[in-house]
Amino acid sequence: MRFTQLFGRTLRADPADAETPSHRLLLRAGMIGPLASGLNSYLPLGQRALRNIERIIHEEMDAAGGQELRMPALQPLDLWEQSSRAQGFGKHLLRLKDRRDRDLVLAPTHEEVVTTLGRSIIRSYRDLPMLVYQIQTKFRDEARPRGGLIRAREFDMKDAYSFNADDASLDQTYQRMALAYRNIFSRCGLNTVMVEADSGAIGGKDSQEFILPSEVGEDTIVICNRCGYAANTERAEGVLPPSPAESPLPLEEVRTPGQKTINEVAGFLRVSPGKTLKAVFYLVDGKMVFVAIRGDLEVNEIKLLRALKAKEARIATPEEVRGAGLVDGAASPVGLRGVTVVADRSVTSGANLVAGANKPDTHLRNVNYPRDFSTDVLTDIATAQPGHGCPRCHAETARWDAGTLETKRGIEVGHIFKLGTSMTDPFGVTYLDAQGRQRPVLMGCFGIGVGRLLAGAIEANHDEKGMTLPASIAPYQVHLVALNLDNAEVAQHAEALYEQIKAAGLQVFYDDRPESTGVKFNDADLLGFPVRVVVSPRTLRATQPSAEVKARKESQPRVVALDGVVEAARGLLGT
RNA sequence: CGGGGCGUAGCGCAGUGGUAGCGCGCACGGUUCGGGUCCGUGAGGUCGGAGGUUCAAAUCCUCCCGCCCCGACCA
Repeated sequence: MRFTQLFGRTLRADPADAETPSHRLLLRAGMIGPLASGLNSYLPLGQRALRNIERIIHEEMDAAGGQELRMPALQPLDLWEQSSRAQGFGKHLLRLKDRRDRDLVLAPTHEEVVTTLGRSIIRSYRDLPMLVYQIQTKFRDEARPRGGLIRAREFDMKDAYSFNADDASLDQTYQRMALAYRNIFSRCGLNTVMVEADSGAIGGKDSQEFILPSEVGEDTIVICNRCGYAANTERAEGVLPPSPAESPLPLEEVRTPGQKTINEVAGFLRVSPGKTLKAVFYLVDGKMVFVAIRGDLEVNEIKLLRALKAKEARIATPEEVRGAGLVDGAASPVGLRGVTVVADRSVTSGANLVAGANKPDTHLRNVNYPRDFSTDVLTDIATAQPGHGCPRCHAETARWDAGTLETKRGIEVGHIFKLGTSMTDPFGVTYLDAQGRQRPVLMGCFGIGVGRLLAGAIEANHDEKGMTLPASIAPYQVHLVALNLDNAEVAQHAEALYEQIKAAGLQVFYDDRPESTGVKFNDADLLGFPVRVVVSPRTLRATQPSAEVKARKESQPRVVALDGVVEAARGLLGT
């Protein structure tokens, strides 16, 4: 490819409205063309990088036994009502009507379609297991697209689906996919961590995310500094430091005029927030729930939902709280009746806590569980925080702080799920086993955001001058720069070299513009193709006509005779 | 959806009531040639949109639209 013929142009300055490094670089390099919020064109350079990523994905999916297919992006809304997910996706689901006024959706994912396909194809255990995948455009009407390709409304995803006869088979597929994912991400130059995750709206059981640690990521994960335990904060369990043993003291009522929040109450009574009991009210699937948790911890809504096997939770408004007969700001599980009480296990670990008294401006000292109150559900519903102990290390060593948790931000580039029968049940997908019994088919589903992966690769591979993408996904491998092109000799040798590198099977980008040295070098650094080859009057004047060959990540070029350039480039590319 | 910022030439920006400018880029001519050369000439704008105030609006008022960031939300 010649620079003079490229459909695209590099930008000298950073576009004003791009802040994340990948977004900035994608725009400056002319790899994407923004159309509207969350909608982008992939310009030729960006498209080539995506193709490279897709090639890697194809290779790994095929190696894992996947069969490629392709499903419609436009789907009847009915399908989504059958699976009961139309509501779950809510406003993210893009709806439209056809000319006959029938309701359609632009698919945010393809479980519904693949499941109905499975139903029409799978009859017998002999048809199992099966693994299919596609790379397809998805549509999600995101509340807030961001970061260029990091979160878009129209984006490409590789989605794979497995059909399995039993748990053992599903587990095997799941493990094989996890391995394929690790291969894909490492081939794209990413060091991802695999974390335990929540399966969210997709439903199902086991689920793990592949997270690329990055400041600009929107997910928070916790990692153990000792054993490598890693989990999404939605799911992470933290082990709390044991509280010093105290003998329970008698309950005591205290006046706390105007003190409502935990910090106010704790400050007023001169105790640490960890010695208080916080009350938070949620409307869970429309029902008022009293959530009790130690004052220094935060309620994790995902865990709360799981504990109650519920779908939707939100914090109740003060009016709703009062409407339920509860005392906003001084509520307490002590002496409470008629409301479901969910308590975090932390309430059992402390003694002599401060809690509300269910009377305005009044709190109780020395509240102890179970002496003073009971709960309907008692489990872990706290958000893990840095400094908490690692559950895995704890289980191993019995010491709460054998390993401690840290939090990190990250970009979710892949997600694998065991759906179990959550999709096959509503669609009635069954098979006959070897004994002729009808059994439900199990499913797994496995996604990778292709554009997000490119953005992630740039986040992980750039410096102050530009991108440093690995050769596996860079749009071109060799960037040939001719300096002083009106010098006939340079022009002639550069052309020859261009043809020669192409003929050698390397993907070469030739900067044949009549630009000054600085412009060309800066663009070469910006685009960041792995190997740069420079031809100039100076290199041609050497002992023998030569060119400079330099890796993007190195600072010192080497001078190589013209007929050795291909070999030197190959050496740097490691091919 | 809440909070914040911003919409003026392709990009980055200035312009607080008197009829629109700078830098870069672009075109042409010359010049220079190893890290965003220099000189000259030129093209390019319904100042996001609609309404209003005013003799006069990029500028003041109202409404709307769009983009970015934080939060909420998010396979």
